[in-house]
Amino acid sequence: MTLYDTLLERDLVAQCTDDSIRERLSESLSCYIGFDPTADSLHIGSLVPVMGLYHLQQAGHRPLVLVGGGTALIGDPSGKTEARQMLTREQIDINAQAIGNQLRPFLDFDNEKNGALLLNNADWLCEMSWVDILREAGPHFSVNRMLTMDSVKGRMDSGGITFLEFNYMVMQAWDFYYLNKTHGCTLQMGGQDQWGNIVMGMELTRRKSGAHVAGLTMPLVTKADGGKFGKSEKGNIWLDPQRTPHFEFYQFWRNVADADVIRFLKFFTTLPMSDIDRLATLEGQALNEAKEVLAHEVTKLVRGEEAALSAQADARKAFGAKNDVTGDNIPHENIAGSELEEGLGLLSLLVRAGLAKSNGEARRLVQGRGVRIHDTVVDDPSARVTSADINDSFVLIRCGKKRMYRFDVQA
RNA sequence: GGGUAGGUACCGAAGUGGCCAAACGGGGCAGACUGUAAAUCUGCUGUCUAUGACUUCGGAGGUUCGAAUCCUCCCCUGCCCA
Repeated sequence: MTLYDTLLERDLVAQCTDDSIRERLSESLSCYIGFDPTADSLHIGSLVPVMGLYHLQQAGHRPLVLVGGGTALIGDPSGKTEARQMLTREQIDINAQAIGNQLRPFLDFDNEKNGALLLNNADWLCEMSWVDILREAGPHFSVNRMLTMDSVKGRMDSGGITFLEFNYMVMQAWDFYYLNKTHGCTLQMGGQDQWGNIVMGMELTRRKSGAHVAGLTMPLVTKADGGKFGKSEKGNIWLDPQRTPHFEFYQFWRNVADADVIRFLKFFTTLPMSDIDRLATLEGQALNEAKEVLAHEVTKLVRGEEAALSAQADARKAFGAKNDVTGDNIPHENIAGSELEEGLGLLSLLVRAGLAKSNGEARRLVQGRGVRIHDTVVDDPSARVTSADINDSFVLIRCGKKRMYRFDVQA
């Protein structure tokens, strides 16, 4: 079974430039996927390409992980309605490093035969001169053609595109050409929004080197209800545990919509298809089992088995019949017993716990009957939390059904 | 460079001297219903020492008892022309 078949059965193929991709993939090759170092961590929006790298290596190909330290200086306009804020060279270098490290659990970098390589396009893009680029790459790009690209058109319709960003695709095309020349890379994969950039790279490579390289895109992850994928009430879900704690990460997957579970199992886990097919027969309430499997598998893959098991155990306790919220994964902090002697305002405690961003928001939440201390609704904004609220040596504040914060009282 | 249309809260978009912390829609959060689901319905959605005060409508000044709304200058964007 080729990589293509693996991707196909997991619905990970959006588009492919090459009808004979199967033949191409029957032999070992080098393939690159690029990641934008616009932050010091990837978020789960990038997880599809990451899985692409994983499957690539599993199928015996060599993954070239390209961190776009050079291209990030420009900013990819694909799929965006406005320009990104410009980042400094230093920040991008730091980010590139961090992202490279983040991919280590997914890939083997030490294997002689098809070990992954971590590359940064700043190494070759940044030293090219303006005139070099114009003469080397310029003649192969038709502006007319470029103007028809979705990434450009999209921006034309929403406020315009600057010359800076207009050049982005030239740089990415150059990467493909460069990697083909230096690493024998013959395939580029990426998200569906990268189609245009990939095609440009193929054409540049063919025109400059005569090599016939190929491209394959993976689907953009959508949610069944049309909402943005990868956001929680707190914002992006990150791969970095510093940014998104294990428990929150686990819960994100545990709470996906019914209509999304099976698709996500295919996308984001390494479970064999036979297991997924079995889970796909579940219906209604029974689908919760599939969600648990999804949450456990993805958390295990990204955060490690220990984190996955512990998050799962605490989630089961907290949301199960036992209603036991003492798990270490439940967001919590210590609070001195003396603080509660005098009593603390409920509103400020909500803010302190991060359950509300401001006193005003906390107030509205309380007035809207969304806040509970332990299991009792409190709708008085002037309420105070005192020693009397301590139960089993902690005070639990709940906000809605799923958000909670535990204050462990220290004697 | 010239002309022209604009810049309003997370986003889209009304408002064009007081009734404006600013309609409406989306998004988000919460409630009901549920299965830690979806759909649906309801409420909330600037900040605070909170029946009041303060900051907000691109920026800086000005007119006025009173400005998102009028005037001046500046910055930014779209479109058209050169």
